[in-house]
Amino acid sequence: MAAPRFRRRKADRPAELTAAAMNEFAENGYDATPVEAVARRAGVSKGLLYLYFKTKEDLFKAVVRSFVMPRVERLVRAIDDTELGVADFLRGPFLEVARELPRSKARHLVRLLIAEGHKHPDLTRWYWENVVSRGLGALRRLIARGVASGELRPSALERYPQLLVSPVMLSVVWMLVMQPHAKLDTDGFIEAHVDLLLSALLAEESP
Amino acid sequence: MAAPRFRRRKADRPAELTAAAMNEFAENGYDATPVEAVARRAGVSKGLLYLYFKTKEDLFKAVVRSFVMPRVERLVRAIDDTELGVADFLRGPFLEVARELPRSKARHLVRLLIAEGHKHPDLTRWYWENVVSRGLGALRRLIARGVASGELRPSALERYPQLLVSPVMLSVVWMLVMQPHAKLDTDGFIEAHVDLLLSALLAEESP
DNA sequence: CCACTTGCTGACCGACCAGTCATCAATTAA
DNA sequence: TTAATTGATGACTGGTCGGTCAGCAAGTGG
Repeated sequence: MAAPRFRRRKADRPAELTAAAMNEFAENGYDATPVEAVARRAGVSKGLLYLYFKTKEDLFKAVVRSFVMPRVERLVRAIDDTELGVADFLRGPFLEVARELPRSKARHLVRLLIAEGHKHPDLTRWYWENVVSRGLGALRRLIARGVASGELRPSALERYPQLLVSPVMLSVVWMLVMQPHAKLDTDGFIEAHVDLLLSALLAEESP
Repeated sequence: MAAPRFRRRKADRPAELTAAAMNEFAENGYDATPVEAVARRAGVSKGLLYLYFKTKEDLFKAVVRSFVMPRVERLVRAIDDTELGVADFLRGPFLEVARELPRSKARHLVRLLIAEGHKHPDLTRWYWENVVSRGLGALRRLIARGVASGELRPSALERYPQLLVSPVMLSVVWMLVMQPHAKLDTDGFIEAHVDLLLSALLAEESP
């Protein structure tokens, strides 16, 4: 009967703690979140958290890694495995992901990286190597394929795949900062950007 | 002779303090900067700072206002007073400002707004009304002029003047987060974006 | 049922910091 | 020269928080 005051669950704790931390950090930011709040949210004491993570910074890194990693995998694979032409892929699956990001909880991670990144160089380096670099690399391959097949004309897009991503970045920042005061239809905005880009870059419109 | 231990300089203090705060906040962020560090940098005591600013947040707001206001004025006037056609303005003065921002100290203000904005709704509201809204408004007028004169064809750019700004946003964030690990030629990137946009939107290339 | 291991707790410590205030000294007016 | 004013100081307070650790109790093996 007497419910035990706690239960040993060594295996699940780390994931529970990073999940709790993700939520807490997203709501209040890194500095402003006491470690104890994370522990409380995970239904656990502060001391326990320090059994699984050496420092608060350590926890932060684990949050980023665990949240971001699977999403990147999926995206890169989607780009490399697609059977679609470039235009169809951009207007289809790419647009879908691009439109979802500014709404998703992940946008708060972007805030954290911008806000705290410069204090954690090894974290941003990891982020560069595992997220940005791989994502841009996949986009670059997609574009190269389009140029090789004659679907796209050669252009600066080959050098700057960021051209595809910049409206997503702006949308994320807009949602984080301006949204309470001024709405932006990020869906329409991002789609308009892709359309304009394609209209400048499609080699030939077939009738 | 004996140099006095301090001098009364009521008039200059606020500007000196906001300047010192701008630098300190840019280097370390808002939360991580003790008020005393700002005072020390301005060569005064902490107590004095509290004679001119009621709270630390108050100081923060003053920093943003004093730093941003004059620059917005200049930009909006440049757009509204130009004699140039849209394409020439975008490839000329606009490009110049757009390329400078990611390098300038102002990029750190962007970080502060992203990092701390959600905790200071009245500040972001002020920023919307005095910076973003006015800047986008001026761009919108520029575009409308171009469409009216037949230089540009009608397009989503009229609805989303943000299309012109998004690569600047991405460049700023890149400089803040990724620059130590991976260089981006933000000049070339932003110019490429403007070129692509114009090549999609110029009504007719005259020979 | 007992002894042993170990996941877990929560009180505690030291450091830091926003904001206050009693006091001082540069300046100004009398 | 002196008195009144006020710009400026810096020690202090109350509170917060990251990180520690001595001990407790849930599980485990005999």
